[in-house]
Amino acid sequence: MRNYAEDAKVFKALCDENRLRILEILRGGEKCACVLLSDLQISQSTLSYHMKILCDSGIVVSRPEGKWMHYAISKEGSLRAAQLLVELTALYGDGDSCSCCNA
Amino acid sequence: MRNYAEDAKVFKALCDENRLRILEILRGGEKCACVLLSDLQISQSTLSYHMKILCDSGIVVSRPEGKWMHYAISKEGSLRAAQLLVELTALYGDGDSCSCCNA
DNA sequence: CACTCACATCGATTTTTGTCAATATGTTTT
DNA sequence: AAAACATATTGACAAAAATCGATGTGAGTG
Repeated sequence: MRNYAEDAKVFKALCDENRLRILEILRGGEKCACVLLSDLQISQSTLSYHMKILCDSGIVVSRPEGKWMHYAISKEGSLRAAQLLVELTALYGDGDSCSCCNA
Repeated sequence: MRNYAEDAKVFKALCDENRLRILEILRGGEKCACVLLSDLQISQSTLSYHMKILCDSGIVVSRPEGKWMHYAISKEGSLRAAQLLVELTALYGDGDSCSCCNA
C-alpha cells in the first residue's frame, strides 16, 4: 500500500520553475544561499521557502556553516526520486487491455 | 538553455494524489475511463481533467475507441520523465563548493 | 554586551490547482 | 433523425501554493 501524499512530495519539489532553476545552479556544486539569491529574481524569504521544500524532498541537502547555509544536490535523494518515478510507472504482469466496454 | 515550464509540466503530472492512484491502476495495463471512474471517488469531469494533465505530460497515452477512451502508461513517456529527472539532478564538473562566504 | 548579518518564520495577498454541476461534443443505437 | 451514452469543456468555487514585507532567531563581530 502506497503513501501517495509522501510520493507526491518528491515530485512537488520538481514542479516549480524557480526550484528547477535552483537545481540547475546546484548542479555545478555546493552553493551558499547568497549565490542562489543573487542569481534568481526572488526575495530572501521566498528562497528560504523553496529551499525548505527541496530539502524536505530529500533531493537537496543543507549544511550550516556559521551564519551561512550551504546547499547541494543529494546523490542519494536524486537516485531515490528517479527510482520512485520508475516504480510508479512500471507495468506489471502482461499489461493486457481491459475488456469492460469494448467487449 | 532549458525550458523550465515544460520540464515542470512532467513533474506536475506526478504531484497529485489522484493522478498517482490513476497511474497505479494503469500499471496493470490499459484501462478505459469507466474503470478508472469506478475505482476513484471523483466526478467524471474531474477524471477528465486529470487524464488531460497526464496525457499532456507524455506519461500516459490515450486511444479512442468509439465513444470510449482507453488510457495506458507510455513506456517512452515514462522513460523520458525518468531521464529528465536524472538530467536535472546530475552534477557536472568536479562539483566543488562555492567560496563566496566562507572564504 | 550591543550590533550586524544570514537565514527562518509569520501574516497577508495573489496566483495556481483541484473539484463539481451543468453543458457541449461526438459516437452508437434504435 | 432522435435518443442514449461516454467523454470533454466551461464556469464557479474551494483549497493549496507562491510571493513578499516584516519580524524573529541565532551566529559572528566590534
